[in-house]
Amino acid sequence: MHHRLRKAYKLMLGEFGHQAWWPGDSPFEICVGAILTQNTNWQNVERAIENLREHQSLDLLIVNSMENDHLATLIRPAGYYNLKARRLKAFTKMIVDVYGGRLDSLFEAETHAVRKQLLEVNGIGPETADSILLYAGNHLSFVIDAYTKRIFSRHSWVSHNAGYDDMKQLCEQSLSQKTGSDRLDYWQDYHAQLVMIGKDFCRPNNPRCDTCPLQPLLPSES
DNA sequence: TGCCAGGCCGGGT
DNA sequence: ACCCGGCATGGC
Repeated sequence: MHHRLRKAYKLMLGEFGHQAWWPGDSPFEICVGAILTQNTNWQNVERAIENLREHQSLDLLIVNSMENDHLATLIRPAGYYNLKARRLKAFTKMIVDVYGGRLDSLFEAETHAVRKQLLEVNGIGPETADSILLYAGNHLSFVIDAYTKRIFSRHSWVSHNAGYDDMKQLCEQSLSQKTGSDRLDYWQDYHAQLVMIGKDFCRPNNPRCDTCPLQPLLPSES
């Protein structure tokens, strides 16, 4: 399995090139994006983040002190705006209450402890927590998303009913085989590559498996 | 036009 | 332990 995942990465890297993933200017911006992108197109998220930036509101303490309705108005393009306004503020409130408003302090603990802390926030589930850990906190915590599940399932790399933690463990064990200074980049880029595959080749009603770069790894071929 | 997007929560079985 | 409805916009 380790070998297959490594080979999959080489195929994806060759097709898409290294991804400048999660183009956030700050760790906080990445956290905001991680929450806003829940079940939502990234393009809509960018508009919401741009609204925040234009209103000088892309700041943890400012978001935390904002009225829910005002925040919801700014993030409207991201959808579920009332829900997500509450979730954003639940996150900033936790940082303020537990870490004195310093986001960096959140990431000082061990990965598992940070993850647990994140999961206690209402509105942050496994995927959002792992995204924040991996991309905002530079922690080695693999992200499982809908694309990952679809791709892995289609290639029979996991059983059809594997849960989030099953897949996360599988990926992390495989990716841990790689060591070196570029290990973090490898984990970050791996998820980015899977999203590229998912968007272009592995959508529910438009599989396009015939032209997928991972075609050589399909069960019938291996 | 309808379907879908980088989920999560709360309530019900 | 699963299963489901709700949440909402913008793009193709």
